[in-house]
Amino acid sequence: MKSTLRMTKQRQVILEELRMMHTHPTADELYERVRGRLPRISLGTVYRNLEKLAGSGIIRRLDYSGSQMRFDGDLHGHQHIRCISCGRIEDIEGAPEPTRCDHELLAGSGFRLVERRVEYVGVCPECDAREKGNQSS
Amino acid sequence: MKSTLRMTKQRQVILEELRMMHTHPTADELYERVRGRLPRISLGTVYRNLEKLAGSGIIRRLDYSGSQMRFDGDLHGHQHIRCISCGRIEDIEGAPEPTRCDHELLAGSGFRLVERRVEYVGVCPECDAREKGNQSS
DNA sequence: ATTAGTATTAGTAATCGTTACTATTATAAA
DNA sequence: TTTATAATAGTAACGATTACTAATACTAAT
Repeated sequence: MKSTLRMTKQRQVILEELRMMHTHPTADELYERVRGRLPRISLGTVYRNLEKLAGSGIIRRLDYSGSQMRFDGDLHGHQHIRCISCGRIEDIEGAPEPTRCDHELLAGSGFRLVERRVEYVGVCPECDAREKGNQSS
Repeated sequence: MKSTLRMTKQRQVILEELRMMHTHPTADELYERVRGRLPRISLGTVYRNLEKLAGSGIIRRLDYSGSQMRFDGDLHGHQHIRCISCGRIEDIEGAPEPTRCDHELLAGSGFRLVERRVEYVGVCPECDAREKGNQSS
């Protein structure tokens, strides 16, 4: 009944590479990296394993807004900030202060709250500099 | 140089229908509704207009996590909660209390903060009831 | 070790939401 | 009106993700 999670070569390499990357890669970014070690791996295998590993709580899926899914092999408590210009996601150490009025806000909705997700959106230093350079006015 | 925003029949109907819906519809949900009044309208027209209207600040684009984009014709200050099970988005009246430590959290990152976005995720009453009914244990 | 059962794989096709293209039409200003 | 150009319908293209299938490779039990 319970399906065992087999540790295949592919799964192991995917997990190792994700854990050493620290850049919250997309599936195909990770695919490119893993291909350096397993040239015959397929993109579908990467997707399937990321889904499995996320479902098992071994890695974290970052399904924030934006087009592509990203993944994080670092499970320690931290937040993220996403660059609105280039899409990169960086770590923010620490947890956002719980908001006192969240409870009251949700009281009337009837929803059972599962998660209060804070997404910081900004412009990374590199994009900020580039945009200031290209300013025409 | 400045492109004028022409008020076409299609744009007007899209805007009217969005404003009366209150369900934060996806593009194709709105498309189905609008077709009741303009049977020959194309899905591309709906997408193009939603983008234009959102860009002009006339409506609001809800690009939260999840597969599809959603839109909101109600610009008054409020928050949203998304059902993790069925995907529907409902309104939460009021604004989340600004978090005092956001500033300190971001200080070291070098990012220029543009937006601090709070996304509530939960289970709506209907899905909650259904899931409790189907519980096998 | 050998076997057997089945999770997993590579490769490819299909799907889904969204965007781009193009010739035609409709709008708003002169 | 006339004119310039947004905007349209229809369709094709796109990119990210998922589904399919026959072949392979884990793992546990013999």
